[in-house]
Amino acid sequence: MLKEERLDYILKKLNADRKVLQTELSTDLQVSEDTVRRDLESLAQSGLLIKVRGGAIPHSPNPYSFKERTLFHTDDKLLMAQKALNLLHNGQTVILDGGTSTLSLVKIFPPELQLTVITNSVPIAAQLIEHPKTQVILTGGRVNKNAQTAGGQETMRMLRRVRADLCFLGVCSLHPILGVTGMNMEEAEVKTTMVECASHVVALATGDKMGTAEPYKVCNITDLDTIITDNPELEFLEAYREQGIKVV
Amino acid sequence: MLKEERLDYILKKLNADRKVLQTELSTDLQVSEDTVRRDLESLAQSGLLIKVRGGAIPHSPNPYSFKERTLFHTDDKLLMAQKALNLLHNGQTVILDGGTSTLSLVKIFPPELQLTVITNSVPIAAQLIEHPKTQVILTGGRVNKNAQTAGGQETMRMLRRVRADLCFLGVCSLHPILGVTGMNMEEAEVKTTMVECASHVVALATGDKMGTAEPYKVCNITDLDTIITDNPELEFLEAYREQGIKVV
DNA sequence: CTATTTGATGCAAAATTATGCAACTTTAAT
DNA sequence: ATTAAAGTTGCATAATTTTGCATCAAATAG
Repeated sequence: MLKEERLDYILKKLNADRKVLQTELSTDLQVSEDTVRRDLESLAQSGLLIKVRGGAIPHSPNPYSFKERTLFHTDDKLLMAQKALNLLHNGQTVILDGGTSTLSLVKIFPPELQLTVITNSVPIAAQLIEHPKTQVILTGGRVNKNAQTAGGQETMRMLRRVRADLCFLGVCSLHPILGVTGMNMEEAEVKTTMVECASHVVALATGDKMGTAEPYKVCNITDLDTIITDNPELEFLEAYREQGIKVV
Repeated sequence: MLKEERLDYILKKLNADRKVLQTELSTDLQVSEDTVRRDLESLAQSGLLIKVRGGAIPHSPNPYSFKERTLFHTDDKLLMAQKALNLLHNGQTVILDGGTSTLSLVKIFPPELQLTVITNSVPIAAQLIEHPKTQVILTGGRVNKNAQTAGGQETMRMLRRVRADLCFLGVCSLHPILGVTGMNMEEAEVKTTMVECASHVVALATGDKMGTAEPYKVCNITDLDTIITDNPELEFLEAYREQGIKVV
């Protein structure tokens, strides 16, 4: 095993677990703790982590760190991401909306998955740059710092030139009558365009988003084909199923 | 077996396995490890892979990869970034090319700096999302994983609608007669467009980029207004100064 | 305070790399 | 065709780097 592979493993693990232990790494990597220590030493030297007694923790201003990092991979998001993954197949063209749910999905893309992803999200693009087989098309425009997505006419113009197989929508509010709504007009418009440009629309929404509404309309409930949620057992989800939407 | 065949095999294997070992290649290719080493050496020279002890790893497209990351914030890059910072003033509209030099610049943006930044670089956009006062406009298009930038017609279309005060160009090769050149046609085209759309063009180039040339032309030397380099004392920089370019 | 864990240092074995060199092949010019 | 020059390749040898271990110092936990 190359030294670089070890360093890579350490950084990946650190990124996933938010900490690494020398003893653990030693068994994981099948090298002595001394070597692990020296590896951590060199990573710390390059400013990629902070060495602490017994292991290491991430260096706070990670160039790709987004504040949501900690909120990202919650169990429910991970569950939803795994359900979403089942809908994906090699060769598809997929529109990915911004947001933590879709970012969680991208993070668990298996390395062999070969897709064309159209997205307006900077963190999704950054994440997919690391993916060996997926092609990324970024829509242009002014970047909204809250959502970390591009928006505006440019984004919509680019989206409209696409015919996607799938669209994954990170949803803020979902209401059985009022449909999908958002808090920001520009974002809502972009989402609407995404819905229009995909054959199959999938909404990712945790239970707390259900039954709420916001000022700006994205699309009707009937425009959705599938809803992915963390708890598909909930009673009120029947309202969606009755309208012919698959809820998982 | 021809040398070219070996090089081809190495690159294919590297692409498939994400790493190559010298011992393995030596048996695979039926040549001595010395020859493999020399092959890797020449591939590394042309920037097609990164040679490490015991083998080689891909020229990492991913920012989490160490070898390149350590090359990021080197002292010379930091020095150049500080010089570049002197050219920036509140309220300006600035085009930022991709690359480690420009990324270093963005990393040291003081929090009060209030700019409009147009960029095709995913890492620069990600970095600036964290910046409180700078507005970011991302150009759209297919993302090149090596450069981590968007490219193609869309990017150029968006750039052409801009009138920027400044353009910072991360430069691969700079030659007193041949001008600025690059290794990739699409990237070169994008850079050309950037130069055309800015009133003042600044090239960031470390000393080792000087006097070299690549296949694809970006612009003439006379299109540059300023060159920022790590060592402005070097003798041959006079050639640029004689053409009226400010070299710092 | 003591026991235990972790860190630092020096060292030796193993692996990897660099270097010079000779044999051999290819290229170009006569 | 012959020759010279340049480039490749493999080998021997030396230098360097990496790794694991032993030992002792320092930090931490109970």
